[in-house]
Amino acid sequence: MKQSQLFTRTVKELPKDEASYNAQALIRAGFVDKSAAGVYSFLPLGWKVINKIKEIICEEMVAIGGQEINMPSLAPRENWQATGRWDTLDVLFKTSGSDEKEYALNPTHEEVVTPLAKKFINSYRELPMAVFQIQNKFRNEKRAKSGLLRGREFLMKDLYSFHADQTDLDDYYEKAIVAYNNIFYRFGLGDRTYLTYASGGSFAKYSHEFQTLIEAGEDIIYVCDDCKMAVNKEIIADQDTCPKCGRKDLREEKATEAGNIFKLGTKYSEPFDLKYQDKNGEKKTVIMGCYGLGLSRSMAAIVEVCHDEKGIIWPESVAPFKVHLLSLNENETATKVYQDLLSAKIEVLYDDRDLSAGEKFADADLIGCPYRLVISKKSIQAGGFELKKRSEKDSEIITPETIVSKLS
RNA sequence: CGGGGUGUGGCCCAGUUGGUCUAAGGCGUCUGGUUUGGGACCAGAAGAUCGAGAGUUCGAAUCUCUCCACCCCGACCA
Repeated sequence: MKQSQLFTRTVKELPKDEASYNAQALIRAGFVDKSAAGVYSFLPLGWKVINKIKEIICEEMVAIGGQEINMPSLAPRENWQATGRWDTLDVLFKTSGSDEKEYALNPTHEEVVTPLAKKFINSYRELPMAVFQIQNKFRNEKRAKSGLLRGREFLMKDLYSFHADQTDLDDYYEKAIVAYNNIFYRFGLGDRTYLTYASGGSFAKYSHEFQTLIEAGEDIIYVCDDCKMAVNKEIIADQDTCPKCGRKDLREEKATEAGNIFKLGTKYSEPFDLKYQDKNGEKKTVIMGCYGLGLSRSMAAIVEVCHDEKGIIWPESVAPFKVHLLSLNENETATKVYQDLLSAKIEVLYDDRDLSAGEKFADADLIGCPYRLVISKKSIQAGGFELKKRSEKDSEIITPETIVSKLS
């Protein structure tokens, strides 16, 4: 992508209506735009990051047998009345049409996926089954806050699993934990994301959250350094003791809930009468699990963690571009390098604009691509191009011949 | 939902004891020129129903009332 043609431009001043770092940085660098409290557009750079995040999540969900689908954002009122949540879930956005045509904007999809599964699951032979989707969720939060960390419309992955019995759900749940760990590791958040005991679903004592340690987080968790696990403050009775190993001196940390997994049991299969026939021809209620993971929230968490005073430092796995190529009045040479990198399928943002060097450097730091490649008189005199990692101080001069292999 | 704060060109803001405000400045944008290793400079230009509505007044960005939006703290958060 040539930066001269990029839809967005960076801005110098902090947006006055954002106090959280993630929103300030993402807006200044042109990744997102806010249209209302807790409601954001993803712009070309931001959407590229989301797509990287998507890809990682999809791979890991497919690896545990998830099949990707896409369910509607609108659900008829009856679905939500069937589970009683039409009246009890206060974050539910409801359309205000005529009485017989009311809909909810889905904040989660049990009320959609369960009747859907009923159409296809009949036999024990079809179990277990798992489907997932990535789409916008709507929650009418009393107070949206912290930029992309808590929005009213946000991107989430939700997977639902269907099982013949509790043991099978338990096994699958463990696999999901492994998949989630892989995902956060690949986001570059592995070392600061903890499997966390949280208040349970209806059939389990606990649910589990994946809490990422960030200063801006709204949750307080207690980390056990022996178990590499944590406990959410909301459930812990004795704040000094790990429920798993009994360790006493837990570390209090601020964190954000990037994922949450639940053993639903029959909470939703019962009201929708989701049953299967077992080997003996007996009808039994399907056991369910659900597994959520916020994409936009994860993106915000990454930004909260990966930055310095100049801007974002994207982990390579989710960076909008791998390389930011800066031409300092050497567009002829730079354009050739740009073409070479494109041919080698290296993702590159090419700053071909007619601007001062300082402005280009500042933009590159703000946008935060992992590698910065500078082509200038100075670099050419030194024997090639200057390559610098965003995360490091020092640069090296590399020769034109080695550039593609170096960045592949 | 309770408390606090803010609202002025695309962005950041000055101006708020009512009166050359016919709304200042910076950033950005456009035109021309000079520049080019850390947001460089000169000259010119476009761009604003001062959040909305009602009111007080000879006169309102400025005072009063109502509403709206956004931010922060708290409560809430399958």
